[in-house]
Amino acid sequence: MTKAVDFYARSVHDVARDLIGCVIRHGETAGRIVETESYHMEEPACHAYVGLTPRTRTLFGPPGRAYVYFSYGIHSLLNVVCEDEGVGAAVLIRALEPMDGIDLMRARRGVERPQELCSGPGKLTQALGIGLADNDSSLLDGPIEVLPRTREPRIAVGERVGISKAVELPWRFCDASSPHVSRPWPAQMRAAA
DNA sequence: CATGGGATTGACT
DNA sequence: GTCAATCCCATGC
Repeated sequence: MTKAVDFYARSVHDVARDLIGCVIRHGETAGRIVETESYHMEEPACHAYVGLTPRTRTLFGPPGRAYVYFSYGIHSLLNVVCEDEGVGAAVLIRALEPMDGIDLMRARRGVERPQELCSGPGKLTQALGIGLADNDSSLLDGPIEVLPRTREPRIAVGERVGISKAVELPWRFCDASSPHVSRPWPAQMRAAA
């Protein structure tokens, strides 16, 4: 059963934590969420920080929809819109553990190892075939489905990755026991620079 | 209309 | 660890 809108109409941080362990399905492909980050309009790393623009229209829209945007000219990144309409907040899906359609994922990604299929926000959209066409689509009855978790994961919390502003906020959530995260955990705390 | 930066990835030193 | 690819979009003239 797909989640109800009430699940998304809450604090974006609570949703980010509760999405760990849930399953994302798109067509033949599906994976278990093992890594998320939360973003909110009140902090500068969030796209909604600049206010309502054509790009951020989806972020300010009703909860329970997909916000997909194009980054670095190459990658589509998948977010889940949260909180009330008029509030710009979303959860970035950063990594999945592949479950269904793994051969199709391999064909789309051009790699074989399961750990390399969905271990990054740009990788998982490629593996699942999600693109800009899915922006603003409903997660309740649209092409992308979110299914409840089947067991309680052990969750680790840390600082977000790959941003230059508000880097100190502990808004990254991971399945602490999964080998499918986008970067080593918790060794990620060590500065890469 | 021109410009600059970015919630990344993968190839290379 | 360093760096380029590549394009959407926000901003400024």
